[in-house]
Amino acid sequence: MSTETSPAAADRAAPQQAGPGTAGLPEVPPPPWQRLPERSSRRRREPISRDAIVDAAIALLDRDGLDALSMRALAEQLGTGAASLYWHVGSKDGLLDLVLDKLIGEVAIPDADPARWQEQVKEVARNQRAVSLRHPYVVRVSIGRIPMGQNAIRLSERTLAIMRAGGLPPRMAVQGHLLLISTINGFTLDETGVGDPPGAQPDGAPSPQEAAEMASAYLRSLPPAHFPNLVGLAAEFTLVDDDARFGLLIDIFVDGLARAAASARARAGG
Amino acid sequence: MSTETSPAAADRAAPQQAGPGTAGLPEVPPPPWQRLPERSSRRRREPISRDAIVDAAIALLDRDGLDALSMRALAEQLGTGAASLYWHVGSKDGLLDLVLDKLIGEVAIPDADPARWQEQVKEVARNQRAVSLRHPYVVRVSIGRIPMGQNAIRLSERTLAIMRAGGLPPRMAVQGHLLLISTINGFTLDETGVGDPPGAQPDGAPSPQEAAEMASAYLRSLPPAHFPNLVGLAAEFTLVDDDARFGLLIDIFVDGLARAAASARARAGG
DNA sequence: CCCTCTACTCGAACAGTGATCCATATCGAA
DNA sequence: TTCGATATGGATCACTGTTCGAGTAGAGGG
Repeated sequence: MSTETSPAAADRAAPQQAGPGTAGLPEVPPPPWQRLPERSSRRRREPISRDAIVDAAIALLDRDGLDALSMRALAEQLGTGAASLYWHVGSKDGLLDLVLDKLIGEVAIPDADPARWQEQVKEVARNQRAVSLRHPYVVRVSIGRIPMGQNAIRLSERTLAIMRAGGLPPRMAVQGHLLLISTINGFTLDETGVGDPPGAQPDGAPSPQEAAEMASAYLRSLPPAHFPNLVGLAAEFTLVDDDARFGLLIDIFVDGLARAAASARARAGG
Repeated sequence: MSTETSPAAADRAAPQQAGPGTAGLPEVPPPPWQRLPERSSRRRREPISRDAIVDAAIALLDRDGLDALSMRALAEQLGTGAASLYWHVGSKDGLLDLVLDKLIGEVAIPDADPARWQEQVKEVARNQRAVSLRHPYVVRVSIGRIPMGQNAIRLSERTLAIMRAGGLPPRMAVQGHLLLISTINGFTLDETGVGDPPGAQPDGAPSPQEAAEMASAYLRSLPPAHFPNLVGLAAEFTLVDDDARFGLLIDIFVDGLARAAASARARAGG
Protein backbone atom coordinates (compact mmCIF):
# COMPACT_ATOMS: atom_id res chain seq x y z
CA MET A 1 0.00 0.00 0.00
CA SER A 2 1.38 3.36 -0.91
CA THR A 3 1.69 5.14 2.37
CA GLU A 4 2.03 8.32 0.41
CA THR A 5 3.81 10.39 3.02
CA SER A 6 2.62 13.72 1.76
CA PRO A 7 4.07 16.19 4.23
CA ALA A 8 2.05 19.07 5.55
CA ALA A 9 -1.27 17.68 4.44
CA ALA A 10 -3.09 19.03 1.46
CA ASP A 11 -3.15 22.74 1.67
CA ARG A 12 -3.64 25.37 -0.91
CA ALA A 13 -1.17 26.28 -3.62
CA ALA A 14 1.98 24.22 -3.11
CA PRO A 15 2.04 22.28 -6.36
CA GLN A 16 3.77 19.39 -4.73
CA GLN A 17 4.69 16.24 -6.53
CA ALA A 18 2.93 13.14 -5.43
CA GLY A 19 4.90 10.45 -3.70
CA PRO A 20 6.08 7.19 -5.19
CA GLY A 21 3.45 4.71 -6.22
CA THR A 22 1.05 7.32 -7.45
CA ALA A 23 3.57 8.95 -9.73
CA GLY A 24 2.64 12.09 -11.56
CA LEU A 25 -0.90 12.45 -10.28
CA PRO A 26 -1.98 16.07 -10.21
CA GLU A 27 -3.03 17.76 -7.04
CA VAL A 28 -6.74 18.37 -6.76
CA PRO A 29 -7.89 21.40 -4.79
CA PRO A 30 -10.05 20.42 -1.83
CA PRO A 31 -13.77 20.96 -2.27
CA PRO A 32 -15.08 23.99 -0.39
CA TRP A 33 -17.47 22.08 1.87
CA GLN A 34 -14.81 19.89 3.44
CA ARG A 35 -15.36 19.57 7.18
CA LEU A 36 -11.75 19.75 8.24
CA PRO A 37 -9.92 22.48 10.07
CA GLU A 38 -7.96 24.56 7.61
CA ARG A 39 -4.37 25.06 8.60
CA SER A 40 -2.21 27.73 7.10
CA SER A 41 1.55 27.45 6.72
CA ARG A 42 3.24 24.12 6.89
CA ARG A 43 6.40 25.19 8.59
CA ARG A 44 6.27 23.01 11.66
CA ARG A 45 7.32 19.53 12.42
CA GLU A 46 4.41 17.10 12.66
CA PRO A 47 4.69 15.01 15.78
CA ILE A 48 1.40 13.35 15.07
CA SER A 49 0.29 14.41 11.56
CA ARG A 50 -3.16 14.07 10.09
CA ASP A 51 -1.97 11.25 7.86
CA ALA A 52 -0.75 9.16 10.77
CA ILE A 53 -4.14 9.56 12.43
CA VAL A 54 -5.94 8.34 9.34
CA ASP A 55 -3.63 5.36 9.00
CA ALA A 56 -4.08 4.45 12.64
CA ALA A 57 -7.83 4.78 12.28
CA ILE A 58 -7.86 2.41 9.31
CA ALA A 59 -5.69 -0.07 11.17
CA LEU A 60 -8.02 0.06 14.14
CA LEU A 61 -11.10 -0.28 11.94
CA ASP A 62 -9.63 -3.23 10.07
CA ARG A 63 -8.83 -4.97 13.31
CA ASP A 64 -11.83 -4.21 15.50
CA GLY A 65 -14.63 -2.91 13.29
CA LEU A 66 -16.60 0.27 13.03
CA ASP A 67 -18.16 0.21 16.47
CA ALA A 68 -14.73 -0.02 18.06
CA LEU A 69 -13.55 3.27 16.59
CA SER A 70 -13.84 5.91 19.25
CA MET A 71 -11.73 9.00 19.49
CA ARG A 72 -10.43 7.82 22.83
CA ALA A 73 -9.44 4.38 21.58
CA LEU A 74 -7.76 5.89 18.56
CA ALA A 75 -5.88 8.39 20.70
CA GLU A 76 -4.67 5.64 22.97
CA GLN A 77 -3.37 3.67 20.01
CA LEU A 78 -1.43 6.77 19.01
CA GLY A 79 -0.18 7.34 22.53
CA THR A 80 -1.90 10.67 22.94
CA GLY A 81 -5.14 12.13 24.24
CA ALA A 82 -8.46 12.32 22.50
CA ALA A 83 -8.54 16.11 22.52
CA SER A 84 -5.38 16.27 20.44
CA LEU A 85 -7.01 14.46 17.55
CA TYR A 86 -9.62 17.16 17.26
CA TRP A 87 -7.00 19.73 16.46
CA HIS A 88 -5.96 17.69 13.41
CA VAL A 89 -9.18 16.30 12.03
CA GLY A 90 -11.80 18.64 13.42
CA SER A 91 -14.34 15.99 14.27
CA LYS A 92 -14.95 12.30 14.01
CA ASP A 93 -16.92 13.06 10.88
CA GLY A 94 -13.95 14.84 9.33
CA LEU A 95 -11.76 11.89 10.21
CA LEU A 96 -14.14 9.51 8.49
CA ASP A 97 -14.13 11.73 5.40
CA LEU A 98 -10.38 11.24 5.23
CA VAL A 99 -10.63 7.53 5.92
CA LEU A 100 -13.16 7.10 3.14
CA ASP A 101 -11.12 8.93 0.57
CA LYS A 102 -8.02 6.98 1.45
CA LEU A 103 -9.86 3.70 0.99
CA ILE A 104 -11.38 4.88 -2.28
CA GLY A 105 -7.80 5.27 -3.39
CA GLU A 106 -7.41 1.51 -3.14
CA VAL A 107 -9.87 0.91 -5.97
CA ALA A 108 -7.89 0.27 -9.12
CA ILE A 109 -9.36 1.47 -12.43
CA PRO A 110 -7.91 0.23 -15.73
CA ASP A 111 -7.06 2.51 -18.60
CA ALA A 112 -9.98 2.83 -20.97
CA ASP A 113 -10.06 0.34 -23.85
CA PRO A 114 -13.06 1.03 -26.12
CA ALA A 115 -13.23 -2.54 -27.38
CA ARG A 116 -13.62 -3.98 -23.89
CA TRP A 117 -15.67 -1.40 -22.07
CA GLN A 118 -18.26 -3.77 -20.65
CA GLU A 119 -15.62 -6.09 -19.25
CA GLN A 120 -13.77 -3.08 -17.86
CA VAL A 121 -16.85 -1.80 -16.08
CA LYS A 122 -17.23 -5.21 -14.50
CA GLU A 123 -13.60 -5.10 -13.48
CA VAL A 124 -14.13 -1.76 -11.77
CA ALA A 125 -17.10 -3.25 -9.98
CA ARG A 126 -15.11 -6.24 -8.82
CA ASN A 127 -12.32 -4.00 -7.57
CA GLN A 128 -14.71 -1.82 -5.64
CA ARG A 129 -16.27 -4.86 -4.05
CA ALA A 130 -12.84 -6.23 -3.18
CA VAL A 131 -12.04 -3.09 -1.23
CA SER A 132 -15.40 -3.26 0.49
CA LEU A 133 -14.66 -6.80 1.59
CA ARG A 134 -11.14 -5.97 2.71
CA HIS A 135 -12.54 -3.13 4.83
CA PRO A 136 -16.04 -4.30 5.73
CA TYR A 137 -16.92 -1.03 7.42
CA VAL A 138 -16.26 1.18 4.41
CA VAL A 139 -19.74 1.00 2.95
CA ARG A 140 -21.19 2.08 6.24
CA VAL A 141 -18.72 4.92 6.48
CA SER A 142 -19.70 6.11 3.03
CA ILE A 143 -23.36 6.48 3.99
CA GLY A 144 -24.39 10.11 4.05
CA ARG A 145 -21.07 11.22 2.59
CA ILE A 146 -20.53 12.49 -0.94
CA PRO A 147 -16.91 11.55 -1.54
CA MET A 148 -15.13 14.43 -3.23
CA GLY A 149 -11.57 13.85 -2.08
CA GLN A 150 -8.66 13.52 -4.43
CA ASN A 151 -9.03 9.79 -4.79
CA ALA A 152 -12.76 9.97 -5.35
CA ILE A 153 -12.25 12.55 -8.07
CA ARG A 154 -9.65 10.44 -9.79
CA LEU A 155 -11.83 7.36 -9.58
CA SER A 156 -14.75 9.18 -11.17
CA GLU A 157 -12.61 10.59 -13.94
CA ARG A 158 -11.20 7.22 -14.89
CA THR A 159 -14.51 5.42 -14.66
CA LEU A 160 -16.17 8.02 -16.83
CA ALA A 161 -13.37 7.61 -19.34
CA ILE A 162 -14.21 3.93 -19.65
CA MET A 163 -17.92 4.60 -20.04
CA ARG A 164 -17.39 7.32 -22.61
CA ALA A 165 -14.95 5.15 -24.52
CA GLY A 166 -17.70 2.56 -24.65
CA GLY A 167 -19.85 5.02 -26.50
CA LEU A 168 -22.32 5.82 -23.75
CA PRO A 169 -24.00 9.19 -24.22
CA PRO A 170 -23.05 11.83 -21.62
CA ARG A 171 -26.05 11.45 -19.38
CA MET A 172 -25.90 7.68 -19.59
CA ALA A 173 -22.21 7.64 -18.69
CA VAL A 174 -22.67 9.80 -15.61
CA GLN A 175 -25.76 7.97 -14.42
CA GLY A 176 -24.20 4.62 -15.16
CA HIS A 177 -21.22 5.57 -13.04
CA LEU A 178 -23.33 6.81 -10.14
CA LEU A 179 -25.87 4.02 -10.26
CA LEU A 180 -23.18 1.38 -10.45
CA ILE A 181 -21.62 2.66 -7.24
CA SER A 182 -25.01 2.68 -5.51
CA THR A 183 -25.77 -0.80 -6.75
CA ILE A 184 -22.48 -2.22 -5.53
CA ASN A 185 -22.89 -0.49 -2.20
CA GLY A 186 -26.34 -1.97 -1.83
CA PHE A 187 -24.98 -5.43 -2.46
CA THR A 188 -21.94 -5.21 -0.22
CA LEU A 189 -24.03 -3.60 2.47
CA ASP A 190 -25.83 -6.80 3.25
CA GLU A 191 -22.89 -8.92 2.28
CA THR A 192 -20.77 -7.35 5.01
CA GLY A 193 -23.45 -7.59 7.67
CA VAL A 194 -22.76 -5.31 10.59
CA GLY A 195 -19.35 -4.48 9.19
CA ASP A 196 -17.23 -6.05 11.85
CA PRO A 197 -14.02 -7.90 11.07
CA PRO A 198 -14.41 -11.52 9.95
CA GLY A 199 -13.08 -13.05 13.16
CA ALA A 200 -14.30 -12.86 16.71
CA GLN A 201 -17.94 -13.64 17.15
CA PRO A 202 -17.61 -14.63 20.77
CA ASP A 203 -21.12 -15.63 21.72
CA GLY A 204 -23.78 -17.78 20.14
CA ALA A 205 -23.23 -15.87 16.95
CA PRO A 206 -24.14 -17.93 13.90
CA SER A 207 -21.76 -18.11 10.98
CA PRO A 208 -23.15 -16.89 7.66
CA GLN A 209 -23.58 -20.51 6.64
CA GLU A 210 -25.44 -21.36 9.84
CA ALA A 211 -27.59 -18.29 9.52
CA ALA A 212 -28.55 -19.28 5.99
CA GLU A 213 -29.43 -22.77 7.17
CA MET A 214 -31.58 -21.38 9.95
CA ALA A 215 -33.37 -19.09 7.57
CA SER A 216 -33.93 -21.85 5.06
CA ALA A 217 -35.22 -24.21 7.72
CA TYR A 218 -37.54 -21.53 8.98
CA LEU A 219 -38.92 -20.88 5.53
CA ARG A 220 -39.48 -24.59 5.00
CA SER A 221 -41.47 -24.70 8.21
CA LEU A 222 -44.04 -22.17 7.05
CA PRO A 223 -47.56 -23.31 6.18
CA PRO A 224 -47.30 -24.31 2.50
CA ALA A 225 -50.88 -23.32 1.76
CA HIS A 226 -50.17 -19.68 2.46
CA PHE A 227 -46.53 -19.52 1.38
CA PRO A 228 -46.06 -21.94 -1.52
CA ASN A 229 -43.22 -20.01 -3.11
CA LEU A 230 -41.22 -19.49 0.06
CA VAL A 231 -41.59 -23.13 1.06
CA GLY A 232 -40.80 -24.36 -2.42
CA LEU A 233 -37.86 -22.06 -2.96
CA ALA A 234 -36.43 -22.27 0.56
CA ALA A 235 -33.45 -24.23 -0.69
CA GLU A 236 -32.45 -21.38 -2.99
CA PHE A 237 -32.06 -19.08 -0.02
CA THR A 238 -29.31 -21.28 1.32
CA LEU A 239 -27.15 -20.46 -1.65
CA VAL A 240 -24.57 -18.17 -0.13
CA ASP A 241 -22.02 -18.07 -2.92
CA ASP A 242 -21.70 -14.32 -2.80
CA ASP A 243 -19.19 -14.25 -5.62
CA ALA A 244 -21.73 -15.83 -7.93
CA ARG A 245 -24.48 -13.56 -6.66
CA PHE A 246 -22.34 -10.52 -7.29
CA GLY A 247 -21.38 -11.77 -10.73
CA LEU A 248 -25.03 -12.15 -11.59
CA LEU A 249 -25.77 -8.65 -10.34
CA ILE A 250 -23.14 -6.91 -12.41
CA ASP A 251 -24.00 -9.00 -15.45
CA ILE A 252 -27.56 -7.82 -15.09
CA PHE A 253 -26.48 -4.24 -14.54
CA VAL A 254 -23.90 -3.91 -17.31
CA ASP A 255 -26.06 -5.72 -19.83
CA GLY A 256 -29.05 -3.58 -18.92
CA LEU A 257 -26.92 -0.45 -19.07
CA ALA A 258 -25.60 -1.29 -22.51
CA ARG A 259 -29.10 -1.86 -23.82
CA ALA A 260 -30.47 1.29 -22.21
CA ALA A 261 -27.65 3.22 -23.85
CA ALA A 262 -28.31 1.61 -27.21
CA SER A 263 -31.98 2.50 -27.09
CA ALA A 264 -31.14 6.03 -25.95
CA ARG A 265 -28.81 6.41 -28.91
CA ALA A 266 -31.48 5.02 -31.22
CA ARG A 267 -34.02 7.54 -29.94
CA ALA A 268 -31.57 10.41 -30.34
CA GLY A 269 -30.32 9.32 -33.74
CA GLY A 270 -33.65 8.57 -35.38
CA MET B 1 -24.07 1.99 18.84
CA SER B 2 -22.78 -0.15 21.64
CA THR B 3 -22.26 -3.60 22.97
CA GLU B 4 -23.02 -6.09 20.27
CA THR B 5 -22.32 -8.82 22.77
CA SER B 6 -25.69 -10.32 23.53
CA PRO B 7 -28.70 -8.31 22.48
CA ALA B 8 -31.00 -11.11 23.51
CA ALA B 9 -31.71 -9.87 26.97
CA ALA B 10 -34.45 -12.24 27.98
CA ASP B 11 -34.24 -15.69 26.49
CA ARG B 12 -36.22 -17.84 28.79
CA ALA B 13 -38.45 -20.24 27.01
CA ALA B 14 -42.11 -19.46 27.09
CA PRO B 15 -44.75 -19.89 24.41
CA GLN B 16 -45.73 -16.55 22.98
CA GLN B 17 -49.16 -15.49 22.01
CA ALA B 18 -49.41 -12.87 19.32
CA GLY B 19 -50.76 -9.52 20.33
CA PRO B 20 -54.13 -8.15 19.34
CA GLY B 21 -52.75 -5.85 16.67
CA THR B 22 -52.56 -8.14 13.68
CA ALA B 23 -55.93 -9.69 13.14
CA GLY B 24 -57.17 -11.67 10.17
CA LEU B 25 -53.90 -12.35 8.39
CA PRO B 26 -52.50 -15.84 8.72
CA GLU B 27 -50.25 -16.08 11.72
CA VAL B 28 -46.61 -16.67 10.95
CA PRO B 29 -44.58 -18.25 13.73
CA PRO B 30 -41.81 -15.92 14.84
CA PRO B 31 -38.34 -16.88 13.65
CA PRO B 32 -36.27 -18.46 16.39
CA TRP B 33 -33.55 -15.80 16.39
CA GLN B 34 -35.86 -12.90 17.21
CA ARG B 35 -34.29 -10.54 19.73
CA LEU B 36 -37.38 -9.75 21.71
CA PRO B 37 -38.42 -10.78 25.17
CA GLU B 38 -40.96 -13.58 24.99
CA ARG B 39 -44.10 -12.96 26.95
CA SER B 40 -46.58 -15.59 27.99
CA SER B 41 -50.28 -15.05 28.56
CA ARG B 42 -52.13 -11.89 27.74
CA ARG B 43 -54.39 -11.85 30.73
CA ARG B 44 -53.49 -8.35 31.81
CA ARG B 45 -54.44 -4.96 30.67
CA GLU B 46 -51.75 -3.41 28.49
CA PRO B 47 -51.13 0.08 29.76
CA ILE B 48 -48.31 0.61 27.34
CA SER B 49 -48.28 -2.34 24.88
CA ARG B 50 -45.48 -3.24 22.53
CA ASP B 51 -47.50 -2.01 19.58
CA ALA B 52 -47.96 1.44 21.05
CA ILE B 53 -44.21 1.69 21.57
CA VAL B 54 -43.54 0.81 17.94
CA ASP B 55 -46.10 3.33 16.71
CA ALA B 56 -44.65 6.04 18.90
CA ALA B 57 -41.16 5.21 17.69
CA ILE B 58 -42.22 5.51 14.07
CA ALA B 59 -43.94 8.81 14.77
CA LEU B 60 -40.83 10.12 16.47
CA LEU B 61 -38.59 8.88 13.66
CA ASP B 62 -40.81 10.44 11.01
CA ARG B 63 -40.75 13.75 12.80
CA ASP B 64 -37.17 14.04 14.03
CA GLY B 65 -35.08 11.47 12.21
CA LEU B 66 -33.01 8.48 13.18
CA ASP B 67 -30.50 10.27 15.37
CA ALA B 68 -33.27 11.69 17.50
CA LEU B 69 -34.56 8.27 18.52
CA SER B 70 -33.28 7.52 21.96
CA MET B 71 -34.96 5.32 24.47
CA ARG B 72 -35.30 8.26 26.82
CA ALA B 73 -36.88 10.51 24.22
CA LEU B 74 -39.26 7.75 23.20
CA ALA B 75 -40.19 7.05 26.79
CA GLU B 76 -40.90 10.71 27.39
CA GLN B 77 -43.19 10.82 24.38
CA LEU B 78 -45.08 7.92 25.92
CA GLY B 79 -45.17 9.55 29.33
CA THR B 80 -43.12 6.87 30.98
CA GLY B 81 -39.55 6.04 31.88
CA ALA B 82 -36.89 4.56 29.64
CA ALA B 83 -36.52 1.46 31.75
CA SER B 84 -40.14 0.53 31.15
CA LEU B 85 -39.57 0.18 27.43
CA TYR B 86 -36.98 -2.50 27.97
CA TRP B 87 -39.48 -4.81 29.51
CA HIS B 88 -41.52 -4.71 26.29
CA VAL B 89 -38.96 -4.62 23.51
CA GLY B 90 -35.85 -6.03 25.14
CA SER B 91 -33.44 -3.62 23.56
CA LYS B 92 -33.27 -0.78 21.12
CA ASP B 93 -32.23 -3.32 18.54
CA GLY B 94 -35.35 -5.35 19.18
CA LEU B 95 -37.44 -2.23 18.87
CA LEU B 96 -35.89 -1.43 15.52
CA ASP B 97 -36.62 -4.97 14.36
CA LEU B 98 -40.28 -4.30 15.04
CA VAL B 99 -40.17 -0.87 13.44
CA LEU B 100 -38.61 -2.29 10.31
CA ASP B 101 -41.16 -5.03 9.93
CA LYS B 102 -44.02 -2.63 10.44
CA LEU B 103 -42.69 -0.35 7.72
CA ILE B 104 -42.11 -3.28 5.39
CA GLY B 105 -45.81 -3.89 5.81
CA GLU B 106 -46.46 -0.59 4.04
CA VAL B 107 -45.02 -1.90 0.77
CA ALA B 108 -47.89 -2.91 -1.46
CA ILE B 109 -47.38 -5.89 -3.78
CA PRO B 110 -49.86 -6.55 -6.61
CA ASP B 111 -51.31 -9.95 -7.33
CA ALA B 112 -49.21 -11.80 -9.87
CA ASP B 113 -50.21 -11.35 -13.49
CA PRO B 114 -47.98 -13.46 -15.79
CA ALA B 115 -48.51 -11.21 -18.79
CA ARG B 116 -47.23 -8.11 -17.01
CA TRP B 117 -44.52 -9.45 -14.75
CA GLN B 118 -41.85 -6.94 -15.72
CA GLU B 119 -44.16 -4.01 -15.13
CA GLN B 120 -45.23 -5.55 -11.84
CA VAL B 121 -41.65 -5.91 -10.66
CA LYS B 122 -41.13 -2.25 -11.43
CA GLU B 123 -44.27 -1.42 -9.50
CA VAL B 124 -42.95 -3.30 -6.49
CA ALA B 125 -39.72 -1.37 -6.79
CA ARG B 126 -41.54 1.95 -6.94
CA ASN B 127 -43.62 1.04 -3.92
CA GLN B 128 -40.57 0.08 -1.93
CA ARG B 129 -38.90 3.35 -2.82
CA ALA B 130 -42.01 5.29 -1.89
CA VAL B 131 -41.90 3.82 1.60
CA SER B 132 -38.20 4.61 1.84
CA LEU B 133 -38.91 8.22 0.95
CA ARG B 134 -41.84 8.48 3.34
CA HIS B 135 -39.62 7.17 6.14
CA PRO B 136 -36.14 8.29 5.14
CA TYR B 137 -34.49 6.44 8.01
CA VAL B 138 -35.82 3.02 7.11
CA VAL B 139 -32.97 2.00 4.83
CA ARG B 140 -30.52 2.81 7.56
CA VAL B 141 -32.54 0.83 10.06
CA SER B 142 -32.51 -2.18 7.75
CA ILE B 143 -28.72 -2.28 7.63
CA GLY B 144 -27.40 -5.32 9.38
CA ARG B 145 -30.88 -6.76 9.81
CA ILE B 146 -32.33 -9.71 7.96
CA PRO B 147 -36.03 -8.92 8.03
CA MET B 148 -37.97 -12.05 8.85
CA GLY B 149 -41.05 -10.63 10.48
CA GLN B 150 -44.55 -11.40 9.32
CA ASN B 151 -44.67 -8.54 6.87
CA ALA B 152 -41.26 -9.33 5.42
CA ILE B 153 -42.30 -12.93 4.89
CA ARG B 154 -45.49 -11.92 3.15
CA LEU B 155 -43.65 -9.43 0.96
CA SER B 156 -41.18 -12.08 -0.13
CA GLU B 157 -43.92 -14.57 -0.86
CA ARG B 158 -45.84 -12.18 -3.05
CA THR B 159 -42.78 -10.87 -4.85
CA LEU B 160 -41.61 -14.38 -5.58
CA ALA B 161 -45.06 -15.17 -6.94
CA ILE B 162 -44.69 -12.38 -9.47
CA MET B 163 -41.23 -13.49 -10.52
CA ARG B 164 -42.24 -17.12 -10.84
CA ALA B 165 -45.32 -16.15 -12.79
CA GLY B 166 -42.97 -14.34 -15.16
CA GLY B 167 -41.26 -17.61 -15.89
CA LEU B 168 -38.02 -16.98 -14.04
CA PRO B 169 -36.27 -20.17 -13.03
CA PRO B 170 -36.18 -20.83 -9.27
CA ARG B 171 -32.70 -19.55 -8.62
CA MET B 172 -33.24 -16.52 -10.80
CA ALA B 173 -36.47 -15.66 -9.05
CA VAL B 174 -34.93 -15.78 -5.58
CA GLN B 175 -31.81 -13.90 -6.59
CA GLY B 176 -33.81 -11.39 -8.57
CA HIS B 177 -35.91 -10.73 -5.50
CA LEU B 178 -32.93 -10.34 -3.19
CA LEU B 179 -30.81 -8.33 -5.59
CA LEU B 180 -33.67 -5.99 -6.40
CA ILE B 181 -34.07 -5.14 -2.73
CA SER B 182 -30.34 -4.52 -2.38
CA THR B 183 -30.30 -2.39 -5.49
CA ILE B 184 -33.19 -0.24 -4.36
CA ASN B 185 -31.64 0.14 -0.93
CA GLY B 186 -28.40 1.25 -2.48
CA PHE B 187 -30.19 3.88 -4.49
CA THR B 188 -32.41 5.22 -1.73
CA LEU B 189 -29.45 5.19 0.63
CA ASP B 190 -27.79 8.12 -1.06
CA GLU B 191 -31.08 9.59 -2.12
CA THR B 192 -32.16 10.00 1.48
CA GLY B 193 -28.83 11.41 2.62
CA VAL B 194 -28.39 11.17 6.35
CA GLY B 195 -31.96 10.09 6.75
CA ASP B 196 -33.33 13.06 8.57
CA PRO B 197 -36.77 14.46 7.89
CA PRO B 198 -37.11 16.77 4.90
CA GLY B 199 -37.54 19.96 6.90
CA ALA B 200 -35.33 21.61 9.44
CA GLN B 201 -31.80 22.17 8.25
CA PRO B 202 -31.10 24.99 10.66
CA ASP B 203 -27.61 26.03 9.79
CA GLY B 204 -25.77 26.73 6.56
CA ALA B 205 -27.08 23.43 5.33
CA PRO B 206 -27.30 23.37 1.55
CA SER B 207 -30.45 22.08 -0.08
CA PRO B 208 -29.98 19.12 -2.42
CA GLN B 209 -30.23 21.51 -5.33
CA GLU B 210 -27.59 23.83 -3.88
CA ALA B 211 -25.35 20.91 -3.06
CA ALA B 212 -25.59 19.68 -6.63
CA GLU B 213 -24.74 23.15 -7.91
CA MET B 214 -21.74 23.36 -5.64
CA ALA B 215 -20.52 19.95 -6.74
CA SER B 216 -21.00 20.81 -10.39
CA ALA B 217 -19.20 24.13 -10.02
CA TYR B 218 -16.36 22.40 -8.24
CA LEU B 219 -16.02 19.82 -10.98
CA ARG B 220 -16.01 22.54 -13.61
CA SER B 221 -13.15 24.23 -11.78
CA LEU B 222 -10.83 21.23 -12.07
CA PRO B 223 -7.88 21.38 -14.46
CA PRO B 224 -9.35 20.21 -17.77
CA ALA B 225 -6.09 18.68 -18.94
CA HIS B 226 -6.19 16.11 -16.19
CA PHE B 227 -9.93 15.70 -15.78
CA PRO B 228 -11.47 16.11 -19.21
CA ASN B 229 -14.46 13.90 -18.50
CA LEU B 230 -15.37 15.42 -15.15
CA VAL B 231 -15.06 18.95 -16.49
CA GLY B 232 -16.96 18.11 -19.64
CA LEU B 233 -19.70 16.18 -17.90
CA ALA B 234 -20.04 18.44 -14.87
CA ALA B 235 -23.41 19.65 -16.03
CA GLU B 236 -24.76 16.12 -15.95
CA PHE B 237 -24.04 15.88 -12.24
CA THR B 238 -26.46 18.71 -11.60
CA LEU B 239 -29.31 16.59 -12.82
CA VAL B 240 -31.08 15.73 -9.61
CA ASP B 241 -34.33 14.36 -10.97
CA ASP B 242 -34.24 11.36 -8.70
CA ASP B 243 -37.45 9.97 -10.11
CA ALA B 244 -35.87 9.76 -13.54
CA ARG B 245 -32.68 8.34 -12.11
CA PHE B 246 -34.63 5.68 -10.28
CA GLY B 247 -36.68 4.90 -13.36
CA LEU B 248 -33.50 4.38 -15.32
CA LEU B 249 -32.11 2.12 -12.63
CA ILE B 250 -35.06 -0.23 -12.51
CA ASP B 251 -35.33 -0.26 -16.29
CA ILE B 252 -31.72 -1.39 -16.39
CA PHE B 253 -32.28 -3.92 -13.68
CA VAL B 254 -35.51 -5.49 -14.89
CA ASP B 255 -34.38 -5.60 -18.48
CA GLY B 256 -31.06 -7.13 -17.49
CA LEU B 257 -32.84 -9.61 -15.23
CA ALA B 258 -35.20 -10.69 -17.98
CA ARG B 259 -32.32 -11.28 -20.37
CA ALA B 260 -30.25 -13.13 -17.79
CA ALA B 261 -33.24 -15.36 -17.15
CA ALA B 262 -33.75 -15.96 -20.85
CA SER B 263 -30.16 -16.96 -21.37
CA ALA B 264 -30.29 -19.18 -18.27
CA ARG B 265 -33.35 -20.92 -19.70
CA ALA B 266 -31.61 -21.26 -23.04
CA ARG B 267 -28.58 -22.89 -21.39
CA ALA B 268 -30.77 -25.24 -19.41
CA GLY B 269 -33.02 -26.12 -22.33
CA GLY B 270 -30.28 -26.69 -24.91
C1' DC C 1 -60.76 -10.41 53.41
C1' DC C 2 -56.13 -11.11 53.01
C1' DC C 3 -52.17 -13.02 50.86
C1' DT C 4 -49.20 -14.21 47.32
C1' DC C 5 -47.47 -14.39 42.99
C1' DT C 6 -46.79 -12.46 38.64
C1' DA C 7 -46.84 -8.76 35.47
C1' DC C 8 -45.28 -4.39 35.14
C1' DT C 9 -43.15 0.47 36.38
C1' DC C 10 -39.40 3.59 36.90
C1' DG C 11 -35.72 6.51 39.55
C1' DA C 12 -31.00 5.90 39.91
C1' DA C 13 -26.90 4.52 38.43
C1' DC C 14 -22.97 2.67 35.20
C1' DA C 15 -19.84 2.71 31.57
C1' DG C 16 -19.13 4.57 27.44
C1' DT C 17 -19.59 8.22 23.62
C1' DG C 18 -18.35 12.80 20.81
C1' DA C 19 -17.06 17.17 21.79
C1' DT C 20 -15.21 21.45 24.21
C1' DC C 21 -12.60 24.22 27.60
C1' DC C 22 -8.54 25.79 29.00
C1' DA C 23 -4.11 25.70 31.15
C1' DT C 24 0.12 24.28 29.48
C1' DA C 25 4.05 23.25 26.43
C1' DT C 26 6.86 23.88 22.31
C1' DC C 27 9.17 26.37 18.98
C1' DG C 28 10.15 29.76 14.69
C1' DA C 29 10.45 34.51 13.99
C1' DA C 30 11.35 39.18 15.52
C1' DT D 1 14.22 37.54 25.18
C1' DT D 2 9.70 38.11 23.89
C1' DC D 3 5.68 37.02 21.13
C1' DG D 4 2.32 34.47 19.01
C1' DA D 5 1.03 30.58 16.36
C1' DT D 6 1.06 25.64 16.79
C1' DA D 7 0.05 21.79 19.45
C1' DT D 8 -1.03 18.87 23.68
C1' DG D 9 -4.07 16.56 26.92
C1' DG D 10 -6.61 16.31 31.66
C1' DA D 11 -10.99 17.52 33.11
C1' DT D 12 -15.50 18.02 32.06
C1' DC D 13 -20.24 18.27 29.75
C1' DA D 14 -24.33 16.37 27.93
C1' DC D 15 -25.85 12.36 26.16
C1' DT D 16 -26.27 7.34 24.95
C1' DG D 17 -27.99 2.14 25.74
C1' DT D 18 -28.64 -0.70 29.44
C1' DT D 19 -29.22 -2.75 34.17
C1' DC D 20 -30.53 -2.95 38.93
C1' DG D 21 -33.70 -3.27 42.33
C1' DA D 22 -37.18 -1.38 44.98
C1' DG D 23 -41.71 -0.61 44.25
C1' DT D 24 -46.90 -1.05 42.49
C1' DA D 25 -51.17 -3.16 40.61
C1' DG D 26 -54.33 -6.62 40.35
C1' DA D 27 -56.14 -11.32 39.63
C1' DG D 28 -56.56 -16.19 41.97
C1' DG D 29 -56.55 -18.97 45.92
C1' DG D 30 -57.39 -19.68 50.53
